[in-house]
Amino acid sequence: MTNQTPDSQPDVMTIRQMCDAFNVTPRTLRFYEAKELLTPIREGTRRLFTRRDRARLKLILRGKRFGFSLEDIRQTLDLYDRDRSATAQRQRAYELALERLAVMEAQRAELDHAIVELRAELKDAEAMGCERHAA
Amino acid sequence: MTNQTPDSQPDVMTIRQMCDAFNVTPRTLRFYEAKELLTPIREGTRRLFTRRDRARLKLILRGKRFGFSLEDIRQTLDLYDRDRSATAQRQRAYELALERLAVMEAQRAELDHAIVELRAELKDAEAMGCERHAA
DNA sequence: CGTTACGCTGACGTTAACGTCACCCTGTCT
DNA sequence: AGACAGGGTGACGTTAACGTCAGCGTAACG
Repeated sequence: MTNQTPDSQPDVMTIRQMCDAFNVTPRTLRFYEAKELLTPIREGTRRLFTRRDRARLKLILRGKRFGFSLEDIRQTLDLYDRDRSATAQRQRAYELALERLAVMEAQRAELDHAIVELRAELKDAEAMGCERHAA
Repeated sequence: MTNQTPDSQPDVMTIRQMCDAFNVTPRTLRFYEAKELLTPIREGTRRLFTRRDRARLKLILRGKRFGFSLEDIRQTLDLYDRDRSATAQRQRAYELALERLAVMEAQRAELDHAIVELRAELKDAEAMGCERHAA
């Protein structure tokens, strides 16, 4: 028996497994730990990343793609900690998440608008000389 | 008669007018010029920002909000230059804009997904102790 | 038992996108 | 004439988010 769970995900992962799984470098993971975004456990000196770390990393990378800073992200990550009772920390995370949601919705509206505009611009460009070569 | 146009926008603007209009600093505008994102004309030594500069600045700031780098942005700005004929430059901008469009559409899809998730998470948080104080 | 692979810890380097500072010019109000 | 606002030019400082490198430990492999 290896340490597996119902969803066939190992219980903990080494730093390299994490890197391969999420396409990041070891440096990045250590950096996130230093910034208290991740808290892998230690087996002697080595890091072992838990399911929780992986869930958080996923959220971190997503947040980054939306332009949030690591600090922004860190402050809202606690919201996702199931099992945490309604502490002040969590209350704060809730407030921040509300703001963040507003930002994301505004961003989506603007993004929709920008996409429409860009499409129109591309169409115009095609009307002029610009044609797509076979992709 | 002051230099006004049908849409009541002055023909050119000073650096300060630009800063007030777009909420950026003079340093930012000079920086963008150095990076060849803007090309204000000179009245003696002073910069005068044209309608074109303003259109570009608007696109630049928007692009930034979507997480594109200034360099990314610079390379696609030419697409929006009306009056330019179908040069190689413009062709290149067209290609880049296509890629950029794809990125933006992917981003929107992911954003939609993230919004749904975050909303659910907030709802759960409310089900527990977290209540919104009167905003 | 040497060495190769993987991991850890500092510590310093790097890039993007400006901020800040010192210093200079110029128009203009009093 | 003096003072002051507004703009301009280097040049150096700053922050975020890592990259890179040197040096060390140790576990496994041939």
